[in-house]
Amino acid sequence: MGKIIQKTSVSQQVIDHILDRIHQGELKPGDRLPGEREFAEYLGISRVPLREAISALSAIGIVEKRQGDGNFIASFSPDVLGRILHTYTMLDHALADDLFEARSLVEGASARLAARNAKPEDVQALYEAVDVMEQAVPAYIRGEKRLGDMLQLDDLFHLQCAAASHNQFYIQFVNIVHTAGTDMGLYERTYGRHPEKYYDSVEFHRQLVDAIAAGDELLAQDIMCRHIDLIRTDTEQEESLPPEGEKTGADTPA
Amino acid sequence: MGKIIQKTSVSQQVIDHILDRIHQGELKPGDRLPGEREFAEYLGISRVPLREAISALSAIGIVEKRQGDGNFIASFSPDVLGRILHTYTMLDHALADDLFEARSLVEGASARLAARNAKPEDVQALYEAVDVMEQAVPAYIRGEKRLGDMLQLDDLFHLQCAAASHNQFYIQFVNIVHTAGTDMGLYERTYGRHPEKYYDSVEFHRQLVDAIAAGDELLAQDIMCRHIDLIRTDTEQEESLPPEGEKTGADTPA
DNA sequence: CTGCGCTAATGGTAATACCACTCTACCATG
DNA sequence: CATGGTAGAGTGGTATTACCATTAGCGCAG
Repeated sequence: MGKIIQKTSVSQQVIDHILDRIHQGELKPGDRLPGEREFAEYLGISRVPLREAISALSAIGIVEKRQGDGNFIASFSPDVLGRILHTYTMLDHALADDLFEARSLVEGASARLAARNAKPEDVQALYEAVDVMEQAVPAYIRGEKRLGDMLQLDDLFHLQCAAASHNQFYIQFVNIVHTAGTDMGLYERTYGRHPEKYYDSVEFHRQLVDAIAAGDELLAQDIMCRHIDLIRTDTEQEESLPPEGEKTGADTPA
Repeated sequence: MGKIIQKTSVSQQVIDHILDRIHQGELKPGDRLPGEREFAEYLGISRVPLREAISALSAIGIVEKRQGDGNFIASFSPDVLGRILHTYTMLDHALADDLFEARSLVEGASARLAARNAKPEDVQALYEAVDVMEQAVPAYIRGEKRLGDMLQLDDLFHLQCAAASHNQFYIQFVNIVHTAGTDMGLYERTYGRHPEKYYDSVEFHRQLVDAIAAGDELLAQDIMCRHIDLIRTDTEQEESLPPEGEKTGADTPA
């Protein structure tokens, strides 16, 4: 028997087993796993380690648990990576400076690559994203839109820009830095107090898409970097100021 | 009231609870969690969801389980991120091209930033890493070293280079691309068949550290990018060839 | 002082029962 | 016939209990 000591726990074996089946192509996103009772019996184990394995896979976004329905192979939602990394950055005292540096680098490169690899439908989607945001800005200033909505629209544009690069790693990285930045609450103060700054953002976005559509790699990279640097400057300026009386919303404290 | 219906499961609440305590600084790496029985009783729940929560946190590298000893807050080992990403790349059919593109970008930038931020002790550590590897190459060619050892030494250098940038995100990203690349087995074939290529690597490394020590940002970036591009070229060349008869190492079957 | 072995604490599994949710199909109602 | 409510079955979620496997630590014999 080859089994040397082999102290792999059952739950870990189940994890490996499922991952293997995914790698082998036997399990694809959207597929449903057998019911826990049935699955446990099939594997010759109890429900506990099986559920622990599923819980672990769920934590890394591989499996989606739906009570009353079943367990399913998740269709890749890279948010989890950002969240995990965010947790780590909390432990490692990552600074906002680090984040902006990384954003400038990663997004600048993704913009450059997008200019090289973007397909017509990518460009069209980007223009639409810009239009949507452009129309949303006045509504936001009039108070018809929430700050969260605006941040989401901005995120969407940057993520679509990364998607246009067609590089899986860039897409991941952009997602990570965005999730981390949002979780840190970096952008709320700036854009919460100075909604008009969104006009600048939209202008940057449009010029960026123009550069991407034209295939001008260096220009696209340059615009993106200047865009992010501006956000950095604004944010740092806000950070250095004393906090406003209250939050951005509409509260009337006693 | 934003709360729709939304009832979070107990295990998820436990996960959030532990993460919160980490964010609050109540739990630090190395700290020991209470025994599962005691902890469950304290939280007013059973062991099952508690263990599921711990299993999930273990999957993302936050908690380390040690049978017979206890559960501990793990001291950040970013391998998990790379592994998770690797699993995703399997699902998304990420190409090796994407990886090298990302490596060139991320590591080039980290080299550049290292040239800006490296402290004397960083430079010294880098030179030492180069020396160690330089001495290891002849030993490897003589068969006194394993391929795995060499790959590890190479990894070590690149990670230390990232560490010299003093940007947590770069450190993470470099770690991710390296782990993913290693897991894909990209480098084994090239350096397994052509050990002499390590001489080139060492030369690149030394020039790179010189540039970092001199604070020449652009030169450092340029060297790193050329270094990685060379690896890419060699690897792609190998990939296009038919696989060799047997494994790379030194085995004498039967 | 050294080393063996016991013991207690801890994580790991198993088995069972029951709760909570979701979907579906059936049935009563208009 | 169309509609809407309802009961059932299936599924994940939790609780409880008991026991196995491994580890750390301590005491005892050498």
